[in-house]
Amino acid sequence: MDPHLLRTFVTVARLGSFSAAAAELGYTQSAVSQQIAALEADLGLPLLHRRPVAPTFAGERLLEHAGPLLLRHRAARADVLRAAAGPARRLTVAASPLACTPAVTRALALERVEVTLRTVARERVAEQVASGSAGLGLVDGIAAPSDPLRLPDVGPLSGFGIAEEELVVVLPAGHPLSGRRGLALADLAAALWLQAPAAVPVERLRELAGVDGFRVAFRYDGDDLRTVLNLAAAGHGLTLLPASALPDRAAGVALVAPRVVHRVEVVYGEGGGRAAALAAQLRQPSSSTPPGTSAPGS
Amino acid sequence: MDPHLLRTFVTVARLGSFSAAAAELGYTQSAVSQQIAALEADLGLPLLHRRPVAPTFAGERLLEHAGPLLLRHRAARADVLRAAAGPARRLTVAASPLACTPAVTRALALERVEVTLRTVARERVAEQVASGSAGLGLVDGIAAPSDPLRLPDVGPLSGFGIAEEELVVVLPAGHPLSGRRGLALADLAAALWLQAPAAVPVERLRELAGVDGFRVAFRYDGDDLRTVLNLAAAGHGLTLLPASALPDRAAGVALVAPRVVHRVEVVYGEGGGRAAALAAQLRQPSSSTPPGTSAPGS
DNA sequence: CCGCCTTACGAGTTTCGTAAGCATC
DNA sequence: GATGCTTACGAAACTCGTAAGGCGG
Repeated sequence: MDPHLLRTFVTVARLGSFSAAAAELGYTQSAVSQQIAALEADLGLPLLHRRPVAPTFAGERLLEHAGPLLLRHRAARADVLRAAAGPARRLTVAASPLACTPAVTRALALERVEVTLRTVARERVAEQVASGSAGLGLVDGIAAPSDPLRLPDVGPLSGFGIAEEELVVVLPAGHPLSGRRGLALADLAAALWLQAPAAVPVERLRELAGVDGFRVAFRYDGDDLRTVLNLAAAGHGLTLLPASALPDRAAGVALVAPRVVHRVEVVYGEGGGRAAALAAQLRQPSSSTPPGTSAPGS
Repeated sequence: MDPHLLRTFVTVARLGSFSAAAAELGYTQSAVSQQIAALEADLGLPLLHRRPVAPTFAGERLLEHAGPLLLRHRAARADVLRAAAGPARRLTVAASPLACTPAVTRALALERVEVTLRTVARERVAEQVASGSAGLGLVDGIAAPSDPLRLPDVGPLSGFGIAEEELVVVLPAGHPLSGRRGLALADLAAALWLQAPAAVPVERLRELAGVDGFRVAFRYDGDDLRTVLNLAAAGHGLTLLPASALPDRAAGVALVAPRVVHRVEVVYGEGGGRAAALAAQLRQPSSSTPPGTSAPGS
C-alpha cells in the first residue's frame, strides 16, 4: 500500500484504463499493469475487473480510503516543506466566498506582513491551510448557534468561530411566501432550489430538515454572489444566504426552524505564529455574539 | 514519504534513539539510520537532531501529521481486507463505557448473528470501526441537544444519534451546591474536578464553558463507573455524568447552562450490511424486543 | 575507550522499460 | 485484426545486513 501504487490505482480507476493512466502518470502501460498487480498481491485481492476496467467490491472500498489518504499525504509533505522554508513575510488567506464579510475583511491586516486573500471553494479551505498553501483559512457554513462547523479532517488544525448571522431564504418578488416573517425549513422541502457553490448546499438542507426534497432546479458553477441573487430573483430557484449578503433585506425571509445560523470560522495550522496572530485579531470584531471555540482536525 | 519510513521515523522520535527503534522494529541500527537518511533526503530537510536524538522543527511538524496518517493507512488496509473476507457471522461492537445504556444493550441482538460487545476508550471507537476491528461502534459524548458528536475522522463512516440524556454534576454529600436545582457550567470552573476516561473530559468542559479553570484534582485511569462515583462521593473532585449513570438521583445536580446533553451515537462503516441492520434496530430501541432475552425491567 | 550514529560495500530484491504474448471486441 | 492488458526478461535502482569509520562524552 505504497502511496505511489495507491496513486496509480486511483488514476486507473478514474480513467477506466491502464494505458490512459500510464500516459497521465508518465509510465509505460506495462509499469502500470505491474503496479496494480503488486497492489493486488500485497492485499491478496483483485482490486480491478479488466475489460472493461472497473473496481471490484474491495477496490471500491479502497478507493473510498485512497482519496483522503493521498490528500493527507500531500498536505503533510507540503506542510513540512513549508515549515522549513522559514517564516514567510507573506501570509496568504484562503477564504470561501461568503466568509469574507465586511467586518472580517476590515480586520485582515497585520503589522509588517503582506497579506494576500484568495477565494476558494468552501471544501478546499481546510485543505489549503493544512498543506500550508494558505497560512490562514476563513470558512463559512451553517450550524446550530454557537456550534462549530464540521470541517474535513485533513490535518492538525486549530480554529474558532468569529461571526454568526441570521440565515434568510431568498425569494423572487411576488413569491407566495414573501409576505411571511419566518419560515420553517421543512416547509420549503417541496420548493425548487438553486445549487451554487457560494450558497448553502442543498444536501445540507436535506440533512438539517431531516427530510428529502429540496429538488435542484438550477445549478450555477461560479461564485459570484450577485449572479446567485439575480438567479433567485428571476425565479430559477430558492436559495439560503446569510442576511448580510442580501442588498435588500425585503427580498428574503428569515428562517425560524430549525434554529440555524450562518457561521464563519478561522482555521490555522499549528506551525503558523503569524497566522495565529491574525486569527486572534479576528476574534474581536464580532464582540456582540461570542461564538464558542472549537478544535477541528486531529 | 513511504509509510514504512514514516513508521521508523515516529519510532525513533518516540524512543529518542536509533538503536532502540531498530530493536523494536526488528532492523539493524544501520538500516534505521539509512531509512531516516532516505526520508531526510526525500524532503531535503534534516528531521532529527543527533546526539541527543530529538526532532527538529520540521520533524515536529512531520510527527504531528504522521500519527493520523499511519492510523488511516492501517484502517484502510484492514477495512479492504475485511470487506473481501465476506460477510462475517460474528459482529463485534465497540462501545465506550457510558454508551452502553440499558436501552441500548437491550437492543443489541441480531437474527442469525453472534454479537460480541467490547468496551474501549471513547477515542478508540471510531478507529476500531474504520479499521474493521469492530463492525459497529457506540460512542458517547456531550453536545448541544440534537447535535452530532465530533468524532475523529479516521475513515468513511456513517452514523446517527440514538439517545440523549440530561447531564448532572456529581457532588459529594454536604457539598455547598448540593441544594441547588440547576447549575451553570461557568459557576463550576473554580472547583476541583475528577479526570476519568469514563466521565466527560475536563478539556471538553473548558471548551464548552469558554473559560479556563476546571482544575484536575484527581485522575482515575480505569473505566469502572462505580469507582468514579465513589471518588466523587469521597470529595476527590466533581465530575459530569449522564443522569442515568447515577444510582441515586439526589447525588447530582442538573446542568442548566450551557444547554448540553449526554449523547450516544452509533457508527458503522459503509461496507457492513449487518452492522447497518443492527444500527437501524438501535434507532428505535424502545420498540425492539430482542429474542432470547427476558422482558425489560428485571 | 565506549556508546552511538554514519558510511562503505556487497547480496538479494524490487522496479521499470522493451518486447513479445494473448484475450476480447 | 485492432486494441489493450499481461508476461518475460534484463538493466538499473533500491534495501538491508555486515563491517568499518567517525565523533562526542
